[in-house]
Amino acid sequence: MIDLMSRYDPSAFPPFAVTVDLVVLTVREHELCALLVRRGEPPFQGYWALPGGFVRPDEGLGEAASRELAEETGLRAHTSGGQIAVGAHLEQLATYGHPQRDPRMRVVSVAHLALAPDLPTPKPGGDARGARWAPVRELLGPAEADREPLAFDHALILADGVERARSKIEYSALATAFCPEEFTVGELRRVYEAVWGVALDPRNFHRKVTGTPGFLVPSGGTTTRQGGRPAQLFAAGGATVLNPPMLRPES
Amino acid sequence: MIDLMSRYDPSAFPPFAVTVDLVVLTVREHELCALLVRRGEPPFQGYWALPGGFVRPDEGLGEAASRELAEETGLRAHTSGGQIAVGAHLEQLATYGHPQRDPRMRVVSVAHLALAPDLPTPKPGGDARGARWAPVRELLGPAEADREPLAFDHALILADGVERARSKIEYSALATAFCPEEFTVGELRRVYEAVWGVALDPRNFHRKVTGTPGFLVPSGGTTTRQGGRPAQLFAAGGATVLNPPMLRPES
DNA sequence: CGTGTTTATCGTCAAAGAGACGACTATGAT
DNA sequence: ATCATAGTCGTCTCTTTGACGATAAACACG
Repeated sequence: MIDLMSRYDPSAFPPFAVTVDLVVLTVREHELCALLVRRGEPPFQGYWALPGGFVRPDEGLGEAASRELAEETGLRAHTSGGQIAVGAHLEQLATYGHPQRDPRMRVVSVAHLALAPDLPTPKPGGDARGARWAPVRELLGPAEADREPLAFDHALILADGVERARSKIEYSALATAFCPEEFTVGELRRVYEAVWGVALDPRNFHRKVTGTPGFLVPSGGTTTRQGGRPAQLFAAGGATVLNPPMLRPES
Repeated sequence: MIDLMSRYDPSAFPPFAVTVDLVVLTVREHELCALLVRRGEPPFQGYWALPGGFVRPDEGLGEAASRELAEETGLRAHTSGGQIAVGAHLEQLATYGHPQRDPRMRVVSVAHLALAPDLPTPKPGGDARGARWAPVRELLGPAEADREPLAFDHALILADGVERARSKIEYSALATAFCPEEFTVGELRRVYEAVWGVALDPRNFHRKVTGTPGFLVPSGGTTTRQGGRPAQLFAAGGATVLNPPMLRPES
């Protein structure tokens, strides 16, 4: 493979650069937030952008996304089962390859979606560039002309990622990826409320999630960290799909 | 852009080849079938493969997929509204970029999913290579060791495409993409039955689809082409999402 | 200590939807 | 004329949802 690469003939096929971009979402203070980094060089110098980078010659697309995620946030990604202390859900989102999306060259970007619990670090990083959690309401809510523009087509990628997250928590158990290892039903409900931007009835929500087999498993303890009556603590169960789904209200 | 491409420096980023591969599905004789082409050259010479090809330097990913679809089948693709006499639904599926997926070089393939009505031509083409509609039951049903292997990782791509189609007709009106412009409720039901591989109750199905606003619009006529009592003809309505969804039985 | 506030949890009721299935209709085949 | 086939309308029951009352267990305040 490496040998063949060195014999690569540029006239045989059009050369592309391939990158991964990450839509990293979390819930902070009742708000869905996305991770942005500030670009230090042209093009779009000084603009906020999604974290990402080139795919290396010997790594797969998921590996590249996982590596970028670890570099930016310290999160270990897992696509399904394997539990790690600080873990995030990671999945491929879509691929963006408009010929003029990068003015320098032909770049195809394989966007990935990561869902992470609220991180203790207020400004994630380790990187020299600035980084911040930006509420998606500020990034996507206002009319396109009024909001701060993101680099490249990252506003489109972000919008696709947010929509994927919003629809996926309907029929999968992925909302638990936004929660710490142990959480209460109320905390899970606030995740749904933040991602969807709606208010849910606490009683019906409680009935629904505790009645869905495999969604939640009681972990024994209780907590009072939200105030009020102590709530039972749960961990994510093995279920990945919710059947029947949790439907978004006001359809 | 073109100027910048000619100044491209191979040392600046790893060069990749980018292709599109197509999972083209249709329903023929109560069976979900996928379009395959026979490879005329190495690697995997003589194997059956998904249709596809290189993305050209000046075309987008969707454009490339649409062009390949037209070359292989004569279908004009439309991603949503625009009605064309012979049209198919086309959407991006996922991107496959394992470093060793092509022994010749590093290739990233952006797979697309196309859903088409049954075509009059038994063997589609125009291409010199052989082409056929293969029942997915034969391609994916048997144990992996027993079935005829497809080229590259195309069995994986096909499986992902089939699963996408199966789940997408649950909550969207996409099943109509498998039907001709005018169709009966029974014909639509047979599409669901073929894609899911189950039997559905004709009475409940009829109630469900005719009761979902915007799914079907009566087109006036009736037909008796299926035998039995004449059935009312419908065209696809404007609805794209089904709420509540059509649930797969036996979950 | 009592009272109010907050959050969690259980229960009830009506409406909507799904699954099972009976009954009737309109065509072609024999 | 009778049968087979496919389409369409209804009915009944069970499950699920959405709305909301009621109770429980903590903390904050006077």
